[in-house]
Amino acid sequence: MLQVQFIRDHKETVLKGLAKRNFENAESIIEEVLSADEKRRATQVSLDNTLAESNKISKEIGAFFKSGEIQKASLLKEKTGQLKEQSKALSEALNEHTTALQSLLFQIPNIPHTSVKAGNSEDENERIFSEGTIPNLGKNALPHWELAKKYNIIDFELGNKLTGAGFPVYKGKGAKLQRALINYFLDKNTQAGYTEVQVPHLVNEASAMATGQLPDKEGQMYHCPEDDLYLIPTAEIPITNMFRGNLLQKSDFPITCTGYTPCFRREAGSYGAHVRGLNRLHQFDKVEIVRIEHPENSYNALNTMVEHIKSILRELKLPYRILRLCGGDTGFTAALTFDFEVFSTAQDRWLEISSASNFETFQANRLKLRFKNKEGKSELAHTLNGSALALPRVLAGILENYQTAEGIQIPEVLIPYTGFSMIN
RNA sequence: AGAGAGGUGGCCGAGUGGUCGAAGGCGCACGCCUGGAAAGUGUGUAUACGGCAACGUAUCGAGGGUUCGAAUCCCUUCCUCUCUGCCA
Repeated sequence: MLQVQFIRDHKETVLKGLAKRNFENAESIIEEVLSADEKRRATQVSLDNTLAESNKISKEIGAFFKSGEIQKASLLKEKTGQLKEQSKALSEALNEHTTALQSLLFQIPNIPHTSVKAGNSEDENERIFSEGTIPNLGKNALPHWELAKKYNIIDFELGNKLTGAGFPVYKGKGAKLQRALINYFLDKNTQAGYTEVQVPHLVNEASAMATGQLPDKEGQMYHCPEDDLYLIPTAEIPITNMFRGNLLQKSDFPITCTGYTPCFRREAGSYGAHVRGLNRLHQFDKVEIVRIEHPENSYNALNTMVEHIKSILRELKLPYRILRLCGGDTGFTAALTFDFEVFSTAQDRWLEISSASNFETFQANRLKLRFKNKEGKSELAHTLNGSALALPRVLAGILENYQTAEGIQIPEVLIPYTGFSMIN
């Protein structure tokens, strides 16, 4: 959530930023925000004055009671009745203006970083880096869902029976490979200095609000109404919320965490080949990295994350590229996002396997995650996160790119984790 | 699920109707002391909103109520802990 003060002081910047996202009616919603804010402040001033008056009289009444001047006290009492009604009306108005302002602010996405280009869709994302060689598999190359069946390592039908579409069952070497990937990623992340955490897979409403999944995006999460809890669509929610409401010291920076969790996404409304196999699931595994940073350092930190993710893909020897998302494709809460995509040779397409973002103060504002600055004032921290990495598409990439006539080779770095070097 | 206890500042913790934004401690900042440090010692130290500022207002889990006046009394609600039950 943007800070009102920021919108007030930097209206042009905000409008330009929203234009990059192709955010509709930016002009009018910003005007609404400003007018709601103005009303709110004006109401607050009158309310404050009324209450000040009333407080003053109360003190006088107290003094009269003490000195035994009961009559004077009762006279004043009458006066407070009026003030009370006034202040009640004013505080109701204040409440209305505050909620109105709040719900407007909830609709406004983060302002993109200056490096982000305007654009409407993923077609306008900028390719900024690519590495690795695309293997020559010949014409018998199979997509991963065929390979999964051929080697009996992932059973989609069985998942359908147990739960429904998008909940695969991993079997044998497939299951072991999943576990190997999780351990490998966690080891890489902890070696890079991230503290490993294990967090709940269900979160309350306050947590989902603070990282921006609520309000408005509740349709994307599974919800347990009995207890009013949400299944996490990403570990970003519990991990970032560990620091909700915290007031940090300068020496606490940087905070770096990594955690493995399953992720649950309802993801309604996508069909066809693009969602086949592992391409899009309702439940999948992901290892996440999260950083809480001083604002001055957050973009360095984002680069550090990007370099870290690169090093993992390099070790896995997967051909990948990095995109800087354009305004329209950048998530609601992010200021700058780099997507990592692995080339899935047999499908002849790129699969997103990681996304690293700087949210600047957008989440911190909702999280009330602050630190004491040099002047001793509290200031919002910056939050960042990225996947390192999301499993299913990495798995798809490995299965497809490492397929041979004899079976699927296991990338060298994973062999210590799997205990086998070939799926056949 | 049943019974009980409790939620107060960065943290711990006192506070049962006005003098309480709140004792005390810890932490933190600055100073003294010291060759330097530790210890000791002095001072300062909540947040938000409005205001150029003086200052005003609000906040003692949240929301209502009683009262001229509520951290304190009443109601509702959320959360945490302990015991009992159930269970990995």
